[in-house]
Amino acid sequence: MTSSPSSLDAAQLGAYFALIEASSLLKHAVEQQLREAGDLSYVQFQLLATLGDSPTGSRRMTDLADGVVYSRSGLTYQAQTLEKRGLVTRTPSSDDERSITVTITEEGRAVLAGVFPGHVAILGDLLFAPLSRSDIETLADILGRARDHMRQTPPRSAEPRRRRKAAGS
Amino acid sequence: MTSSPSSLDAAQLGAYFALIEASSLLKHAVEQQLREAGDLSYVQFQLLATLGDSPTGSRRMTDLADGVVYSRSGLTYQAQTLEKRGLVTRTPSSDDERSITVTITEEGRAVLAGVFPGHVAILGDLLFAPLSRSDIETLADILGRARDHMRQTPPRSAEPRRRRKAAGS
DNA sequence: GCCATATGCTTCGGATTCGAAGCAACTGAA
DNA sequence: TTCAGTTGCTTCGAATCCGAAGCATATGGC
Repeated sequence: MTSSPSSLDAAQLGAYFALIEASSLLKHAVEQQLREAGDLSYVQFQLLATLGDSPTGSRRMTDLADGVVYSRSGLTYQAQTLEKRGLVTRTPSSDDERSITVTITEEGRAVLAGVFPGHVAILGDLLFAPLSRSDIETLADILGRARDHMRQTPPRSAEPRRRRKAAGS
Repeated sequence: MTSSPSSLDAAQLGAYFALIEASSLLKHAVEQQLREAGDLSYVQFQLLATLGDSPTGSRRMTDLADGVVYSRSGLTYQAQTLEKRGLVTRTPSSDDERSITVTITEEGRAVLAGVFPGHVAILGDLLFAPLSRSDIETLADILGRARDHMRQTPPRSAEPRRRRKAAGS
């Protein structure tokens, strides 16, 4: 119907800015806490948390990358870093020779447990403090729907299409 | 009731994850569009947009950094990059010799204008499509409050300096 | 079997990022 | 004035990040 208007109304602009700013500010604060408490970057924390959340404590590289919205090469780098620190192990999968299974170690779980209380405290102070219980539920609902939609919407240019650069340079 | 429990309940966890994931996914998608449409990184876009939004088209370095949640050194780098491309100018302030005033150029505005429609389209497709008007307003309200709270809350322990802002001086 | 294609991960090169340290200009007080 | 402390920005070094290209395995069609 209303084919994409070329600008945003006040509410849309407000929602967009608030989303970006709030997530940036939060991430920034969390990053510092993680660095101090366990010398972890945010991505590393996300990886460990994802692994710790799995019943088996392990995941394939690709699934990890998708879960954390991270590039493959970047994940390789972080997985190697975490392995050097002994927080995860990486073993070739038995089914598929190409596939690598990443597993969190006991020490990885220990580090995770060490940073977690501070992490939760930051969230409480910064994100949840000014929000009511109902706000939080509403937020989870709305952003959850947005996230699900984005996850199932194919990236506009993700398809290996021929990029016709028909422009005079 | 901020008794800071050591773990999060389901709603909190959902809100937190949804916030992080949604902003990551959105940022990722927008980044690609900006790169293709105007060879801009997300930060560069934010800087140009901030400048373009100003009545005078200019801001001080520090204010830019605070607005975009960016480190000073990182901003210096990007400001130089943008200046090389002719999208902004940097001139010493007249009041304060230390201060640098960054101003968007006509070409900067042109690039911004070139990128904007696609940007808005992505937002519409990915973020706003699954949300109702009321959802969007609610989102702006809740996240706006969270952002304002975070902006006025000083970093927890990362305050090695005496920052006694004696009110009334 | 044999080849073309797809998939999973890594390597490589270059861009971006941050914190700490440094420099220069401002401020207030004695 | 002079000095100590503050503020604004840059430089430096190191870490992190991504996309493209590369390598190896897997899979389907013949």
